Amino acid sequence: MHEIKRVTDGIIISGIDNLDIARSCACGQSFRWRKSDEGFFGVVRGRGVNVSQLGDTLHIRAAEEIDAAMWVDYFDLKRDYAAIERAIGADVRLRDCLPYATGIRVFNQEPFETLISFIISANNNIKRISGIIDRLCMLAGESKSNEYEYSAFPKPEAIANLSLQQLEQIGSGYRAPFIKRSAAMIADGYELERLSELSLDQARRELLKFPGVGPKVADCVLLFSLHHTDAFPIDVWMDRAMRALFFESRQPSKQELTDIILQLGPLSGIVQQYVFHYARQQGIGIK
DNA sequence: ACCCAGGGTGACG
DNA sequence: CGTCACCATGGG
Repeated sequence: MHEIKRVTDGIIISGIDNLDIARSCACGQSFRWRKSDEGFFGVVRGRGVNVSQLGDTLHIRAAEEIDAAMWVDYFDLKRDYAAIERAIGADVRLRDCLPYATGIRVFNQEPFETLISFIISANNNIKRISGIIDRLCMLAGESKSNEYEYSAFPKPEAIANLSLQQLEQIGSGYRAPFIKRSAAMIADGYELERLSELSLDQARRELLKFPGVGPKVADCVLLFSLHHTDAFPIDVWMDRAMRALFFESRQPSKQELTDIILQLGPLSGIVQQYVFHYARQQGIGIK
């Protein structure tokens, strides 16, 4: 189990098993971590921090007060990833993923930010998604400074109050009305957090009510921000990977796919992140 | 010029 | 219920 120490410029968490912070920040689950001089800089719940790793030790550094429990939760440090990786290694269909993905952790992100971010992600690529979100934060987020200058992710009202033209200007394209309308639903009082208490299917049906949210985006929001560790997002990379790993390169039926995911168990979503990263690193099935 | 990217919507069967 | 053209944008 990890240990937390407070130091003058932040906190140091030591004794962490199976963590590769660089891989976790860059694997496409979050779009707000940037390489810094030493480690990564990111903004979480309006707080900008620099995170660096040395062996089993994580140094979270920022000038302001740091909420240690929040970061333990964000980096999912209480979960036994060693056990998850053992299970992946024991599955002949999955074990090839490990060398490419070991050390990944699924971050527990803020629901509203995750919702808007993955609406933007539709039919888009990670680099461009990050740019759009950066500009969205600059445009409508509260600007802050500690030893860095940065902007928080905007509040729902702030995004709902942007014009479609402003949203298009930051490069969101045809997704602009989806972003605005979904933000307005949250601003009107919809409580996303409530969905973490519903069953996976119920929570999914709720998320599908948001414009710009289909099955894939819904599963991303559920997995990355609402503790539904059995949500299993399938994008073009996962589609290729699932065919290659489980179906001898043929296209499975929906039922066959559902059966496999169910077979992967209650942490299937975390396994998904390993497979996703493997697929992207490996360039699996690219013509 | 064409294809692709952490896909969704609306129309049509 | 399933299929499919269409959707902005930028990089390869």
